[in-house]
Amino acid sequence: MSDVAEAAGVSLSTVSYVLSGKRTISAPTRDRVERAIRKLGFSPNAGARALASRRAQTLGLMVPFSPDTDFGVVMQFVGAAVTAARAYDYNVLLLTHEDGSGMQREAASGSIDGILMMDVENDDPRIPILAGLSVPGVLIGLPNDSQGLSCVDFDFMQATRTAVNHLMSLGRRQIAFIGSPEQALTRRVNYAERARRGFTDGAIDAGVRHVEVACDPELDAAEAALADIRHALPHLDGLVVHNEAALPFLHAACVRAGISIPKQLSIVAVCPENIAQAAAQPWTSVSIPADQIGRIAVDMLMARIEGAPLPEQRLIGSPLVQRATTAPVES
Amino acid sequence: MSDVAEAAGVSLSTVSYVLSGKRTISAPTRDRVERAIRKLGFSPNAGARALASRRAQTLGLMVPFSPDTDFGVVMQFVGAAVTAARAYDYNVLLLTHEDGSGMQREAASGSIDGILMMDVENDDPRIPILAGLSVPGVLIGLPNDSQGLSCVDFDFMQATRTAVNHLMSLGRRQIAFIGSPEQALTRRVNYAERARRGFTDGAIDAGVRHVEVACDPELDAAEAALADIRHALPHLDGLVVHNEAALPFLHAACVRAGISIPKQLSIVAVCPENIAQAAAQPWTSVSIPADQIGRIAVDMLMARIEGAPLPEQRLIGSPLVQRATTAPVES
DNA sequence: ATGAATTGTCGAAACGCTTCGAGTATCGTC
DNA sequence: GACGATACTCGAAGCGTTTCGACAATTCAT
Repeated sequence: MSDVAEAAGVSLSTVSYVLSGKRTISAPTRDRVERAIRKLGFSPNAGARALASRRAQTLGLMVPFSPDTDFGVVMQFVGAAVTAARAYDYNVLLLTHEDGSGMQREAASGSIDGILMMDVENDDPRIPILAGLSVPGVLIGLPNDSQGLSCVDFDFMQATRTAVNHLMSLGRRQIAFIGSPEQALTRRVNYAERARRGFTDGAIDAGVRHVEVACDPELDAAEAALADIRHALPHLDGLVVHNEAALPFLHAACVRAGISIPKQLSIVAVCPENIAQAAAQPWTSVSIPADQIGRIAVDMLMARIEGAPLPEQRLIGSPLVQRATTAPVES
Repeated sequence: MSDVAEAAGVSLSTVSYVLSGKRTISAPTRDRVERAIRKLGFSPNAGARALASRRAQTLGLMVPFSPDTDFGVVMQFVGAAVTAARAYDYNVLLLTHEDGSGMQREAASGSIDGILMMDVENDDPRIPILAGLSVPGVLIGLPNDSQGLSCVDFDFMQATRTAVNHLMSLGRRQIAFIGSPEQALTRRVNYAERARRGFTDGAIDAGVRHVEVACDPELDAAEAALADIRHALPHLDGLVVHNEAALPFLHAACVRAGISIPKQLSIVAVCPENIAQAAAQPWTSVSIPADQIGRIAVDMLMARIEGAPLPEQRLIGSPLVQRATTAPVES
């Protein structure tokens, strides 16, 4: 940097101010400095900058590694977060130690200025740890108690409610909800629960007959679920499915039961967009806007890093996209 | 750190040497220092350390984001790499800018001490950039010209050859290879090509009739491929499939053609382990040992960071695991 | 017992940047 | 033409480590 200063005929601090823009620099001076920077191929040393400014310009990102994770969605979040962070001139450091020791160490050593935590569970043990850290944190997910941390999540309730409204507008009047498998239900109740609530409330408001069941991702389970539902609702004509793993099996079960989709039975899926699109019969769906959520999470984190005193909490909705699995009732 | 020094009654440098172990410190002194560190909850500042030592203790990791990526496998690599890096006391920074500007910037600023590049293509434009950087790089993949960079990759040739040998040992004598879809072939030829070579060489060495075809991940394509093969080999009894996306369709095609697996036709898949296991009829397979490859990649990178002058090149083999899709010929 | 080698500790000089207070022009205003 | 503002720029004091040379205290071989 002193080479740059010399080449431009200015002092070290002037170069620094050109770089950071924290004080006004006259156009000609700035010009000379920038020219010198380019000419010498100068690039500021991150360590020195972190030391002097007490900012690492780096965000920590805790990514989930449990086997029941949908890594496609996770990677969407990750990509969005990295891109958003770059817009603030921040880097992203991978944090994986599920016990939280990683984030404690990195926060204490000043390697990171804030933490993004994905895949937050209902009573996630990492939350109190994150809340007690010296750096701010943002949760992707909506736990019982966010302990003063900002949160973003997909608005599952809005999603299923939108799905119900769509079915209503198509003239469907006996609808069912197929939710997450048990494992997810126990691990992060409110996630699945909010989806179920959206469905139930929507159906009640619409005044139609409805029923809810769970379903494991197997053909047998799908057939059993379908049978249960048709027993309760003999004229079943609409389905909202919030269970991406079971989706192909449900489709197969319907085909084998001789149910025509979308004519006889219209189905709305709540699932990642790529899954909805990739199916042989693409699903009408409400999909998780992972990139938007990732971007907002970074925005929230940056706000707190830059001093925002209060945590925010946002639920991100998503529009329904009609594809091949829903159609109006034929009269 | 000076607080620690004072509390332990030693100098700053002594504390530093206790931390780094770069000079011998007597047991009692080390003990006092360590006690003081714990008591004060001291944790060294990463920025200052990076500045003074010219080591960021951080690895850059370029992860692929193209839509045809198998993120499950990618995440396995990532997890393995992060764990391996931690064993060296290194962190992992996410690099995503496909154009390479990210790695150039981070390398120049000293934020990272080395780079791990995943999903390397045959003539990857990022290779010359990486090779020209001031920090070492390791490729996961085997390009045409590695330009002095270390490489690790899965030994596709060994994999398909092992598959052939397995089929031979079961008494199979008319075997076929179903390879990657066209898109992958054009993008990173040698990857798919090596798999094909392993099959062909194995079959020739065994002196059996064999044939190779490509296959898109669709039911129609699978049925067509199967028909082609049976036309060429009327007594087809063994199949090696290196095309995870087409796997379920091939299975369906066989079932619909009335071919019994594994009795009439035995199939070995070369695919990620979770896919092989998750199938209704679990595939006998040779699977990519992603975590081992990730670990080795980090080992290689660390070797070069610590001064190893020559690049290495390693292909990692993997054992065949017999599951439900292969069985001996019945006499 | 004596010089050489070894062991354990210290002091001080970097490392390359940020930032604060202060200084010098330049400007508009009455 | 003097006065306070305003616009730029500079010097210097950190930021919290690492690391090198020096020094004192032991240990070892002779």
